[in-house]
Amino acid sequence: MLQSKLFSKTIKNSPEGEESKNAQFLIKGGFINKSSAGVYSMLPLGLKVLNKINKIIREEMNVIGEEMLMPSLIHRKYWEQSKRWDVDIIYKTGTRDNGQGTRDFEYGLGWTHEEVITAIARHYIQSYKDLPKAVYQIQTKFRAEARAQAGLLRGREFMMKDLYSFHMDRADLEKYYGKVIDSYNKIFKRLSLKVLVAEAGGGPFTKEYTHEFQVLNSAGEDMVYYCDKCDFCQNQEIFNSSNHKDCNGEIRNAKAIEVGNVFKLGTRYSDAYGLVYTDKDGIKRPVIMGSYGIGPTRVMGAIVEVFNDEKGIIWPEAVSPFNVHLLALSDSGKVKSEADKIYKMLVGQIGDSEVLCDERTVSTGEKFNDADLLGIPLRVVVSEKTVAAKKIEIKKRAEKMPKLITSAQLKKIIN
RNA sequence: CGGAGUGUCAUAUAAUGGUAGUAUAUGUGCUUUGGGAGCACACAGCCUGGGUUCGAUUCCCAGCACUCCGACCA
Repeated sequence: MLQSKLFSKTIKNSPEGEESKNAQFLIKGGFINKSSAGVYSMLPLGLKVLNKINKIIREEMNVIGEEMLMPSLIHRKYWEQSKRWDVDIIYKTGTRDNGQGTRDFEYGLGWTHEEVITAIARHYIQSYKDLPKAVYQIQTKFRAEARAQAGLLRGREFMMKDLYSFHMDRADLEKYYGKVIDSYNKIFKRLSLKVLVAEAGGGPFTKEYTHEFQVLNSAGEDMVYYCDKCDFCQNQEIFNSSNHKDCNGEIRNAKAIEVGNVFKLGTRYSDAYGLVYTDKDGIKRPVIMGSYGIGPTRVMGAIVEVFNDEKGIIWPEAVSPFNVHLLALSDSGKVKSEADKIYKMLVGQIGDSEVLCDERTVSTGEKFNDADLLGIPLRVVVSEKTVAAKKIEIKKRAEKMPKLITSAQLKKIIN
C-alpha cells in the first residue's frame, strides 16, 4: 500500500479537548474519526486494526462456539418480556404511522442480546440431546451512556463480541465457564494485553459472582484490588480485604480498563422466555445459560493506552495495521529505484496489505514523525546514505537505535 | 443525571460592541530532502434562536453540541 493513496492522513494539531491518549493518537493518525460523543467511524487504517483484533477473537471463539449474527433493531416485545424495556441505557426508536395514528418507540437498539438469543434458542433446544450449545456474534452495540468518554474506551456505539451458552445443569455451565476464561486469557495474550481476572458482583440479574478481565492502566475507569503474590483480584464493588485468605501477599489497588467479562446467567432469561428442555426422565427443566463479552473497539483503545510513547502509538505486531513501514527518503533517482525494489520484495513476501510505503514528496522529518505516530512495528528506511552503503536501515518502533543490514538479511527477518 | 468549562476557516488558536488575525493543512510557483524545511501568492471562519444596542462574533438569556469532574455502568 502506498501512503500517498491512503484515504486518511495524519493531522499535526492535537484534537481540541481530547485528553485520552487513545483518542489523541487515533484521531491524529487517521485511524478513527469522531462523529459525535462516543460515536466513531473506523477509517481504513483503524478498520485494519479492528479486523485483526476480531480475527484473533474469532479464531479462539470458533474453538468453543459458532459464529452467528443477530439484528440490531429489536422489537420492544423482546425487552418487555424480560422487563428490560424501562432501562436508561436503551436507545428507543421507530415511529410508524399505521393509518390509525402513529406509534412511537416500537424498537430498542440492541445493547445486549440475551433476549433475542433466548427466543431463538427455543426453536432449536427442546431436549437434553440438544445441549450444550454455544453461539457468538461480533456486532455493533448501542448504549445510551450518560457520559461517553476517553475515546474508544466508553462509547455509545461500539463493537462487541458476545457469546451465549446453554446447558443442562450448573455443573456443565461451570465447566464451560472455565473454558471461556481460558479462551479469553489466550485471546488477550495474543493481543499482548496483560489481564487480571477480577471477581465482580453480578448486578441485579444474577446473584452469583461474575468475572471481569481487567488491564491495569491509569486511563481505566474501574478500580481493582489484587494480590501481588497470588491471583486474588476483585473489583471495587465487592472488595473486602477479609476475602483474601491463605496467602501472605500484599493487596494493591489500581485503575483498570475492563476489556471483557463473563456472567453465569442461570435461568433468568430461560425463565422469562420459557426456554426448557426435556431430560432423560421426561421432566422439563429450565436451560441454564451464560453470557460472555469482549469489546473489540475498547480493546483497540486499551492497546493504544498501554502501548505508546510521546511520539505516538506502538502497535503490537498482532494488531498493527501493517507489519512493515517502508520510508523512501527521496522520490527520485537511486533512492526511489532501490525503494521500489525493496517494496516489491516485501510485498512478495507478506503481501501488499502488510507493507505501507511512504513515497510521498514530503520532508524527511515529516516521514519519521508520521511513522512514529502510526506506530507500525518495523520501520525500513531507504535513503542516499543507505544506497551509498549498499545497506538498508531498519528500526523497531519500540526501540531507539536503527541498524544497517543487507536486503538479504531483511528478507530473512521478514520471514 | 448533577457540577464546571468551551463553542471563531478542514485542524489548532488570537483579538474585538463598528474592516476578524496567526499557525497547520490545502492550491500554484521556485528553492529544499536524515527528525514536522524556506519564500511568495492564493483559498477558507465567528453554533442556533431571542434580548440589549444606532450597531452583537463580542454583553445577557435560552437551546444545542463538545470536553472535564462526579453519579451511573446487565
